[in-house]
Amino acid sequence: MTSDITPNEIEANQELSAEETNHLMGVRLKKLADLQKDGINPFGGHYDRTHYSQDIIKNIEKLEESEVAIAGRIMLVRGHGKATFLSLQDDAGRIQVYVKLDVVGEEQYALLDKLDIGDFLGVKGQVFITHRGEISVRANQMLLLSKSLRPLPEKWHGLKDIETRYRQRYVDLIVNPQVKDTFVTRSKTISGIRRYLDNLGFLEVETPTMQPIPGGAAARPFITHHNAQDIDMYMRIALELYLKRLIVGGMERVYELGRVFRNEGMSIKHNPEFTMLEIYQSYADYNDMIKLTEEMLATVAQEVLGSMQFTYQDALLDFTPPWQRMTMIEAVRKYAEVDFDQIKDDTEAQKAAAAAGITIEKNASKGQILNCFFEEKVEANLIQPTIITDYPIEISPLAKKLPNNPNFTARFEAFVYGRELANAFSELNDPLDQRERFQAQVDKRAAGDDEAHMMDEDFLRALEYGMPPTGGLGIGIDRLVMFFTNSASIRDVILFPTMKQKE
RNA sequence: GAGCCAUUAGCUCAGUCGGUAGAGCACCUGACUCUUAAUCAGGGUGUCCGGCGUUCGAGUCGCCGAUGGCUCACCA
Repeated sequence: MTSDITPNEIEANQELSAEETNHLMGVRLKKLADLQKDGINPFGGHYDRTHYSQDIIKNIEKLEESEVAIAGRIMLVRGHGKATFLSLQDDAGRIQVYVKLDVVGEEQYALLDKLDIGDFLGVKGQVFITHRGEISVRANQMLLLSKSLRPLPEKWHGLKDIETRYRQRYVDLIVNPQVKDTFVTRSKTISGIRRYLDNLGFLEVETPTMQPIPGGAAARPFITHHNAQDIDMYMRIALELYLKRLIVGGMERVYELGRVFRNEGMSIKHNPEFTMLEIYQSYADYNDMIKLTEEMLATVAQEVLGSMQFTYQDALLDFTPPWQRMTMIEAVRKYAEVDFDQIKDDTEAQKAAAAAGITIEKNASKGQILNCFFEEKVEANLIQPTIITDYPIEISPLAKKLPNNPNFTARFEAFVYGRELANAFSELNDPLDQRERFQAQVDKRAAGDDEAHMMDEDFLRALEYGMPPTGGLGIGIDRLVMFFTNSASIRDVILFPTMKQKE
């Protein structure tokens, strides 16, 4: 039942498809037309599958010689004249199918001529083990479930081109099995977090992604437009201010797992949209949030990876609590050998920065300079999970002051592999103090800092009704998943990373 | 936003000094009833990312542009 394909026929089929085609697609379109001519629907409907590939492989001793129905995508074909081997790929893996002319008959065997790698096939038959020991299904009946018109990448090298992998993730998922593993791990991580928080009595909520005033972080927002109201709106840059409104409203333990958007550069660690987890707990403070961070991430690591220790790039990370802990001043003293407890004012701090070769903004304050020292000299050293506490007030406009030192806040960040993974504090619930902090931000904004906060009167009004003392925590989910999947780039843990439009 | 690098067949990649565009896989034809990157024989299917330029002649050299990667900047 083989057919010579003339150049004319290929050309005709290329016209059929209208779009970009090539020789290989022309061949497949011809097969498609032949199938239809024979009364076979190349894009079939329901199929009663009884087993996944891995069900059969794991339960071979029970299933040998029993009848199964499997379905999947043809990934390899090895023809032997009157017998053919196929590798069928389903959600769970691959299994070999053995099609023998004697068994299926002429008509079914002829179907093979019209099949291609990439087609979806349903197979009914008996489970058996080949002489070479491969668990296989001896086909009695094959049913074409869906025809594939585009050729898949090569069976051995797969799809390597990074651009194509990101733009056409569907192909990446078909041919690179470890890609699916990564996203399964991502899914398990997120469901593990949900389970952990739900068990502690936290309520998952959803707050607006389009906001009149974007707040909760220092970042430039995306602007969008609502036609009906004819107003510009902002895509959210954080979840914080709406979740705290819910704390005011008496929802004592809330969390949101959601997408945020920041209009900034892209890198191996940054995608314009990414997933944040934010958690707020009434009557808690930042020390409670430290415990929650350690316990939750260690628990999820144990669940998802089977261990609290795992390899990331060149490091063996250990999430076992408790994590190392240092104040920011202690960390700078240790790694930069500059003691900010001994620095009296801004001028002295500026001199220390100059001496250390650290570039700072003109008239930078002591707290800002401390943070510069930390970012330039300390962060890269924090490979194992480390909790850095007591952040300067200048860079923490939403955090409570330390009772014994109003220049610092009850805040911490967790660092892993030199990267910020979590950010948390005792939430500022004094509406008068919060108003002053916003005003300082508004002044910075007027001075040209377009990442500074805007005044949010409604948020202040909420605080004026009274907010209980509250601990808040934010965790970058993409970065966490990068660690859990040993991914070098954030784009490897986002199914469809942001890409420029191709002309 | 800046610097460096990359872009050649459906996929993975070669391509020398500027001189007719190559391989493997895939695909097509034929053989083959336990193969597994099946094997054997035959067949090359192309907008060399795009444009302009230099040259008798450009995949190759120059300039401009597109997209991607890495580094830096910004940031989480």
